[in-house]
Amino acid sequence: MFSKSCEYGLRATIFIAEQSSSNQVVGLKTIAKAINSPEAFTAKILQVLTKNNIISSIKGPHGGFRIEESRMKEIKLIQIITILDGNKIFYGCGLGLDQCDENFPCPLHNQFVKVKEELRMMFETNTLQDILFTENVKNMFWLKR
Amino acid sequence: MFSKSCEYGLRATIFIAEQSSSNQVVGLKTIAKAINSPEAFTAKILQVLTKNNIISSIKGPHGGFRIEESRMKEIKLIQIITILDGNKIFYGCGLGLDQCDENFPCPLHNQFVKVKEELRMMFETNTLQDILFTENVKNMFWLKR
DNA sequence: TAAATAAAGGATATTTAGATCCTTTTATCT
DNA sequence: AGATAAAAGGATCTAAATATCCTTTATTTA
Ligand code: FES
Ligand code: FES
Repeated sequence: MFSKSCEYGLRATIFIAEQSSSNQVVGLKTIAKAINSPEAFTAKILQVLTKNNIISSIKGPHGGFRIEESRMKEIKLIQIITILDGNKIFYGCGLGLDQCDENFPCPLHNQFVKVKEELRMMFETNTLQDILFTENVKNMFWLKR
Repeated sequence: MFSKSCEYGLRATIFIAEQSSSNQVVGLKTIAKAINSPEAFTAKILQVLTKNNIISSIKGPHGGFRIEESRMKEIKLIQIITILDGNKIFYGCGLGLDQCDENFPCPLHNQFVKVKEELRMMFETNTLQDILFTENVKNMFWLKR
């Protein structure tokens, strides 16, 4: 469904959000351990998310990554997906035709449109805030304490 | 959504089905042109589909590929997808957790399960027969005649 | 039986995604 | 100011997906 970059990006962002909600700045090493991802690769993804203003980074001792409390309810998951994977999954033809075109639809177009739209809405409606309020956020993380 | 292999495989199979429905055996070159795919790569995919008994191949002059009339209503699109891409897209965790587990769900599990199931049903219910009966099968193919 | 045709199969090449390593920059603390 | 910590950035490296090429096998037709 999504690329590894996108999976890591989503998991990392949710983890940073979770830590930020208790005012914790969290470092790369901790993040990579928590979401079970390769450290250096995760660093690259976090750089992209930082440049795209999803998370903010702090250099130097006690530095790390965080998300402003005020951003939590603004950031939708679809933004992260679009940044890391583009929007082919939401708007591209499922059978790989160059254009997903209402006027030149593939045999499955109508069915594809329906499920792709449902998928899109799912990420359009969920903000980081929403995710943090779900029961099972913590299921995602490997937190050895 | 799907790999290139899978996209080509689906398009090729539908094209072969369409041609077979008028008793035409169709060759690799024609297929690749019709579905706008690289010829040699398409050959590999057709080999796999042949071995998996989705299509049948005929060697030698006037050879090519075809699908038995009787198979048309038996073959579901999900079979082709599963052969070429596996079933990760239907059963894997959308956030990339190792297990998509009811007892250890990610925050989006319930929403993911719903749309993944809808997607699965879409390919589970559509047979080649069904696709051939749709209005816009021919939209898919580059048929210069 | 020989020539021609078309898929099967094997080997190799290219591109992209995924991952790692090392140096540089920025900030903090002593 | 110097030492240390952490992210940023650049350069590779590896593996997988995508794609091509060439030889072999099966079949048909002349
Ligand atoms: S044209 Fe294929 S999904 Fe729209
Ligand atoms: S656990 Fe993530 S989709 Fe089921």
